[in-house]
Amino acid sequence: MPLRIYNTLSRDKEIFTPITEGHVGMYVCGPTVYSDVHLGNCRTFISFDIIYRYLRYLGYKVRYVRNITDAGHLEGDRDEGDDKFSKIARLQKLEPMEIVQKYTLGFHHVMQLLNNLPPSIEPTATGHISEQIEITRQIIANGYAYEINGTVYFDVEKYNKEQPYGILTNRRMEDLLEGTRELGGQDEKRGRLDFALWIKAKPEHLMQWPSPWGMGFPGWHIECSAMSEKYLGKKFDIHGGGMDLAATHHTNEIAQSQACYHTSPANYWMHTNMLTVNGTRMSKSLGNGFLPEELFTGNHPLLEKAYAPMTVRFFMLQTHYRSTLDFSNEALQASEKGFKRLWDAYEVLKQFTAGENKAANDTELDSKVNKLIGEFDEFMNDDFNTAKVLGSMFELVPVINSMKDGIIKTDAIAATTLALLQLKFKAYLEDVFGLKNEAANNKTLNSVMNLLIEIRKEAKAKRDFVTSDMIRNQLALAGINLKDEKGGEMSWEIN
RNA sequence: GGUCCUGUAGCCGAGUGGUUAGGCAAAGCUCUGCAAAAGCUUCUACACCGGUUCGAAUCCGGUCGGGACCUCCA
Repeated sequence: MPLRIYNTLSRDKEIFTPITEGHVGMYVCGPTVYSDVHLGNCRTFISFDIIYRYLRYLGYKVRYVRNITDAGHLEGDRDEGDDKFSKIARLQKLEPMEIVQKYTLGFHHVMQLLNNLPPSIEPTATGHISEQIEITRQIIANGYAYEINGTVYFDVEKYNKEQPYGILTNRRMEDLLEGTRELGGQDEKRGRLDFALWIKAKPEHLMQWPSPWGMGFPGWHIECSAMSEKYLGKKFDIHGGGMDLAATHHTNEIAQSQACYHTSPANYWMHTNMLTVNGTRMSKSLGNGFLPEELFTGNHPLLEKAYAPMTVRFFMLQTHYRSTLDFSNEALQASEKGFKRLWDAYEVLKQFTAGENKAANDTELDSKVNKLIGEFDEFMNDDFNTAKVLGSMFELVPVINSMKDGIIKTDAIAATTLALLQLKFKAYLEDVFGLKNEAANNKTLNSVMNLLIEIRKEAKAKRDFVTSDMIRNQLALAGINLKDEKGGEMSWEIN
């Protein structure tokens, strides 16, 4: 079964065919770095990280471009006034680029904690001013934009006469106009839906650049058009972002590309759904956002405890990327335990070595295992259904654990099946899902634990349960869980 | 108002018309010096009302509830 991707443009799953065989160009709208990223932002980047990883797993060479917006993002819907960076910089008496630096570093740190791979290219808006000026100039030359008093607007109504402006989210022009306010006396743009490509800066404005239209700064949507074209070309494979970006930001990107290059920028538009709290979207403006830091430390009034980055990642994997995901303590605790169970089984699986017997002694079990393994790729090919893959993985957990305890012999399945099981678990858990074991792997601690285990084994052999229980109880107080395995072995883990 | 999404067992959540998804929680059993893990078993749900069909959680229509977008947001 080939890879199929849900395309927002067609509102249907489509077979994925890259423009250049073996290569994928993917552009994802990154964060605006004027404040800390919250968990909802992280969800989108985790979703696309897994998409990126899976495309690589399939053998594609992927150029993954994710921008940093560090200029030009306006407050509110008025195409005038400050951008967010200038506003916060003035408030905090900082250089705008200090704000940008601070939150860019913070963003990268969080991405690393969540084990997201860095994109191939991470371009910034301020680093591509001349490209944005050039594309704006070209749109004017093509007749789809006009300049008034140093500000350049995109002429939406003119564009819509030639091609449907609301094509991405299936909206008609009349409906869009209905939801917009009347132009007031202070407005200089011609149409209610027109948006700024370039904005004239006031003299006191902290971030401004020279342009053919005077000193100013770029509009929000133009950066993505300029940067995606520069690094991926006029037409590339996948353009992604959060669902909230579809109606305005991505709609405008399509219009800009069409107006400038006479082509829609991407073949597949992918949108990830929102993270909610008590059923309402987590957002910066509502102030109901959790910061990753608060989650990892448990320092938040709504959190009962701290949750590890991998718990959060696993939590998100259990839901399909196009479904809303509701954030709650119960759900996170369930994920924490589920992840541990799955990862423990994986650790066990890694220890197995195939027996002498190459053929399966239990053909029924062997075919069941093979079927479940085969489902991993099958489910991922169906629009990246990570939740279903995890379902299949969990069905394999009892098989693995039974092998460990000798309830099932390892040669019940063929040597090739066992090898495949080990290979696919590693490929999926580590490479595709990007999960990892967070327990400290400390050599000193390992030595000490081995010593304690030896002492406890001797005590148990002598039926000196006072000593053996003391070791286990004291370790428990120190946060270490010591477990007796079948056959007299012992294992331990940090809680 | 417009464009969409959505309503699934105690909780989370996947579901391509016919086969118990899965996780967490709960209960029982097995293993065990005792624990903890682990294994086995149990809990079989699809908002409501119609329709199509041999058969609907799934398709169609309606009703009610929830949410998103249309204004800065991943």
